[in-house]
Amino acid sequence: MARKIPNLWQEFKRQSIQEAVIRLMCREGLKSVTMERVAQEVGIAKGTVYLHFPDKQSLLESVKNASLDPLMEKIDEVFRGDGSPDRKLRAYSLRYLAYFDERRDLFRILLYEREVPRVSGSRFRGDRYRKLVNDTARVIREGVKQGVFREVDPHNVAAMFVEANFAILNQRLLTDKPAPVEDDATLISDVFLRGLSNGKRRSAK
Amino acid sequence: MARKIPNLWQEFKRQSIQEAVIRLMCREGLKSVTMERVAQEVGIAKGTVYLHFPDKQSLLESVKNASLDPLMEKIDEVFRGDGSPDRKLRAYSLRYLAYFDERRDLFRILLYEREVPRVSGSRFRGDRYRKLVNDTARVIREGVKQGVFREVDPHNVAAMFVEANFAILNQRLLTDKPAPVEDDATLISDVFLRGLSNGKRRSAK
Amino acid sequence: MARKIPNLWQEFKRQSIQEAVIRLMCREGLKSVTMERVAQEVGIAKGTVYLHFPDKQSLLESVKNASLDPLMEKIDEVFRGDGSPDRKLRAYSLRYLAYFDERRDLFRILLYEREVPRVSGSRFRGDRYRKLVNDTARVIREGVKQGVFREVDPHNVAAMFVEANFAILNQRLLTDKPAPVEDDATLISDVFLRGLSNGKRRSAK
Amino acid sequence: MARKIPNLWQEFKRQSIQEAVIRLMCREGLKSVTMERVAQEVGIAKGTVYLHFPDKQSLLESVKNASLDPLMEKIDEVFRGDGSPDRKLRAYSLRYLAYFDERRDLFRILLYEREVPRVSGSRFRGDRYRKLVNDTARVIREGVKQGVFREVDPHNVAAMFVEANFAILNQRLLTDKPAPVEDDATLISDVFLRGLSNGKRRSAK
DNA sequence: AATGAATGAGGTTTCATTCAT
DNA sequence: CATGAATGAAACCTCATTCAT
Repeated sequence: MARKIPNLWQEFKRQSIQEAVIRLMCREGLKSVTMERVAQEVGIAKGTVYLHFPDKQSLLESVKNASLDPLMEKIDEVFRGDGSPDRKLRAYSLRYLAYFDERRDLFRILLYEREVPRVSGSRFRGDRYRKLVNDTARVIREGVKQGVFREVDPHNVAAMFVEANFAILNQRLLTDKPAPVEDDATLISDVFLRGLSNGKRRSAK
Repeated sequence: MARKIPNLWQEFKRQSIQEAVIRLMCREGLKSVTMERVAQEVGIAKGTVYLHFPDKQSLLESVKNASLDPLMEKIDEVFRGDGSPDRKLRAYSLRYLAYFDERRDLFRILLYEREVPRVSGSRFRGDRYRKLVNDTARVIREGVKQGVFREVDPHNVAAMFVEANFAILNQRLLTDKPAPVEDDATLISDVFLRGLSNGKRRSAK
Repeated sequence: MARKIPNLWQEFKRQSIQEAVIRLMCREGLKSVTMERVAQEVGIAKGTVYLHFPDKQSLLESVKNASLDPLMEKIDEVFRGDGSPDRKLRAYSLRYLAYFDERRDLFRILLYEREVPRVSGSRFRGDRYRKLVNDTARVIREGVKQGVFREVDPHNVAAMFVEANFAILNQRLLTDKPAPVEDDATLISDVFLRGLSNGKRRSAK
Repeated sequence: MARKIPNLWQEFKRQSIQEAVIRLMCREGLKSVTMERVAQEVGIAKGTVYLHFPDKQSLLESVKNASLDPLMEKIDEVFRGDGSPDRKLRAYSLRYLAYFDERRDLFRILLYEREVPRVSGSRFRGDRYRKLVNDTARVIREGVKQGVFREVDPHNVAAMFVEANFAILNQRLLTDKPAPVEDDATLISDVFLRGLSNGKRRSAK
C-alpha cells in the first residue's frame, strides 16, 4: 500500500506535463512545444520531463491519446450498449461530433498540424483507428445479420462511416460557427442508414 | 525555337529533383529528405537545388502537386462531362481508387507522413481539398435540382463523399492485396447513391 | 548567498566568451569571428555560446559595449563634476585619449572594421554617440550661459568637439609612436577653447 | 585611335554598373546589393560584372571612390587656388557640406552602413583621408608660416578640422531639415579660425 | 566578350538528449 | 529524484566566384 502513493504522485506529474503541452499548443502553437518550454510551463527542469517520458515523440503521443481516450470510451459504451445497430450508429455520430465541439482549439492542432505523431507513423495505422473501424464493422455486421442492413462488406462500410464522420468533423472545425451538432449528426446517419437500408425491410415497413 | 531548348532542359532538371525526392521518400522515409541528400541523390550541389526551388517547403509542395495533379485533372474531366450526377459520382470513385492503385508506395508516404506540406498548413484547408469538395458539391447540387437526389446540404454531403472515398483509399493502401478497384468503387457509390436517393423517385419506380 | 555563486559563474563565462571574441578579433581579424571559432577558442560547444548570447549580433554588441562603457563612465564622471566648463572639456580630451591608448589593438578593429554592430545601424545614430554629443552640448551651453563661451549653437559645436577628439584618436591609433597624450589633449582643448572664447572676456584682458 | 573606342565603351559599362549599385543601394539598402541583383539591374549577366571588376569588394570600393572623387577635386582646386589660408579653410567647409547636401540618400549608406569598404579596411587608413589631412595640413602650415595662424602642429589640427567638418556633415545627414549650408560652414570656420588665430596679428588689427 | 548554371564553402540557429552534481 | 548546463548533430539558406559554352 505504501507502494501506491508514489504511483499516484507519478501519475499526477505525468498529467501535469501533458496538460502543460496542451496549454502550450493552444496558446502558442505546436512549434512552441519544445521540451524546454514544456518544462518551464510545468515549473520543473527540462531533465525531469525525461523521467516521465522517454522522448518527445512519446510525450506528444501520450497527449494525443489522453485527449482521445475519453471519446473512445464513450463510443465503446455506446457500442457495448444494447440499442439496435442503426441507433448505435446514430449515437456514434452524435457523441463523436459533440466531443470535438468542446476543445476545438486543441483538436485543430492535434488533428491538423503535421508533426503530431499519428501514433506509429500514421493515423491510419494507429491502433485507435483500427479499433474504431473494427468496432463499427462489428455493429454493421450485426445489422446485416439482423436484416436491418442489406448485404455489404462491413469492414469497408465501417471505414467509410468513420471517415465520413471525420469529414463532417473537419468541416465543423474549420467553420467558425458550425451548425448544431444534432443537425450534422443526423445528416450523416441519414445518408448512411438510407444507403445501408434493406429494400425488403423497408417496403415491409 | 532555339529558346525552347533550355526551357525543356530546365524542366527536365526540375523533374529530376522531384524524382530524387520521391525516390528518397520511398527508400528511406521523409525524415531522410534533406536538401543535402536530395542534391546528392541527383548528383548535383546543394546550392543547385535552390536554383530550381526557392526553399524546401516549395520543393515538397511541388512534389505533392506533381503527384496529385493528374488525378485532379481526371476528376475535373469527369465532372465537366455530361453524364448524370449519379454517374459522375460513380466515375469519381472509380478513377480515384484506380489512380492511387498505381504508385502505392509513394502515396503511402505522401499522404500519411507528417511534415509533407498540406499546402498552407493542413490537408483540410488545402486548395485542392476545398476544390474537390466544392466541385463535388456542385454535382450533388445539380442532382438535387434535377430531383435525382433528395434535399440535402450539398457541401456537407460532398465532404462526406470525398472523405469516404479517402477512407476506402486508405483501406486499400494498407491492405497488402486489396479487392478489385471496381468492387470498392461500387460499394461507395451504392451506399451514397442509395443514401441520397429521392424517396419520390423511388416510389415512382 | 549560495545563490550568488552561479550568477558569478555565469558572468564569468559570459566574460570568457567576450574575451575570446576580442582575442580572435585581434589575432585574426573580424572575419574570423564566427560562432564556431569563438566556441572553439573558449573551449566549449557552439551551442553553449547561445546559452549566453541570443545571437551573434548581440555578442558583438556586448563586446563593444563592454569595451566602451568604462570610458563613458569616466566621462560622465568628469561632466558631473563641478569644474568649470572649459576645464571639463580639457578633462574630456585627456581621459578620452588616455583610454584608447591602452588596448590600441582592440580598438583598431572595434572602431574601424565594418560589420561590428554600430548599435542600431550606425555609429552616428548610436545611443552612445548621441549621449556623448548631448552631454557635451550641455557643458557648452553651460559655458555660454556663464559667459565663458561666446554665443554658438551648443549641439553643433559639441558634435565638432567630439568628432575632433575622435580625429586625434585616429591619428594616434594609426601612428606607431604617438605623441604624449597630454600634448594632443592640450592641442584639442586649446583650439576649441580659443575658438569658443568670448570676445568680451578677451578684451577684458 | 581605333584603340580608344573600346576603351570608352568599357568605361561606359563600368559606369553603368556603378550606377546600378548606387540605385540598388538607395532603393533597397546595402543588403540587397548582391552581384546577381547588380547584374540584373544593369541588364547584363552576373559573369559579365566580373569582366569589369575583379570582385565585389573592388566594385563597392570603386563606387565609393567614384562618388567622392568629384568632391576631392573641388577641394584640390580650392587648395591649389591662391586665396589666403583662412579663406581656403572657409571654402573647404562650404564646398564640403554643399557636396553632401545633394545625394543625401546615397551618402547615408555609403558613409554609415557597415560593410562598405573603407578603402583597404578603414576610412582612416584610406589614401583619400590621408591626402585630405595632408593637404589641409599644408594649408595650415602655410598659414602658420605667414603668421596668420599661431604655432600649432599643422597635421594634428588638420585632422581635427577635417573631422570637425565630418561631424557637422553627420549632423546634417541625420537631421531631416538641416540649417542652410552657409550657416554650418561659417560655424566651423569661425571656431577654427578663432582657435588658430594669432594673438599678435589680432591685436595688430 | 558575354553568359548564367553550377558550385560549395561558410554561416547561423535550433533543440532533443545526456549526465555530473 | 531532480536539475539544467552543456552538447553537437543537423538543418536550412546565401552568394561570391568560376568556367564551359
